[in-house]
Amino acid sequence: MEPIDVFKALSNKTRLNILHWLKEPEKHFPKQGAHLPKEVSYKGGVCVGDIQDKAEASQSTVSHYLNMMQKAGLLESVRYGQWTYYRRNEEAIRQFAEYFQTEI
Amino acid sequence: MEPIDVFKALSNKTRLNILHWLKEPEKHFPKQGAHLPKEVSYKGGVCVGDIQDKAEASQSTVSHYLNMMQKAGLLESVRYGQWTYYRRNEEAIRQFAEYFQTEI
DNA sequence: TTGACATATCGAAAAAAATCGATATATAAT
DNA sequence: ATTATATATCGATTTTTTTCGATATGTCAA
Repeated sequence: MEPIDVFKALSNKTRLNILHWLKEPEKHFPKQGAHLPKEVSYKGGVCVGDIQDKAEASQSTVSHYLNMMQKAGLLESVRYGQWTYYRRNEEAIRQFAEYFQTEI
Repeated sequence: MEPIDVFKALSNKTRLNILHWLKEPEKHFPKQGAHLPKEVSYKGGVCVGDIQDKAEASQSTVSHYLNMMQKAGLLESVRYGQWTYYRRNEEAIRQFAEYFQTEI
């Protein structure tokens, strides 16, 4: 986790929102596309299309956001068939918060 | 403290360095300009010129960096005569670390 | 009051990031 | 096989950030 990449990924309102929404997917994505049983899908994350619907940005922009957040270490993804599910990488985020507290 | 402004301020190697150096000014600015007795000057922070010497960037760039870090809430400044001393705003940083831990 | 110094601000040029539509790729359904 | 759907990638444009030198402002010393 490169601190600068993490900070850059967090320097945008929409990306910050996405990270926030993914903290409680059931709450923020109630009408989640019914591709998979709820348990699987929430555990595994939220698919790009559903995230895109909430974030008001184009498909390519959202895809790019998610990719950069993943590269920064904030998110992880799983692919189920044609869908990619993104979820928070809680362990990495926790570690980064610790780094922040001690090093910044 | 606007989180996004803070994250932006932290999205740069030199600015991150400055914040780090100011954590232990005695260690990183041993040859501090002798304008003021050491106690006063370290307590009050480090002057722009000394920071500029370490950060390899132009005077205007460093001044701009410090200004944006202050606006973000990470630094505070005191003016003694013709010098401006910058130091960390520890209380704000602590608060922000807490925000990070609970909200991000 | 003039000259030297520290810092801030201005204005412009260069570099990087954001953003989109179009297209590619991969999977699924018919 | 063909078509539809989800996501990723490409290429181009716009916007933002970075960075500098020049200049302005404020302070101190002679």
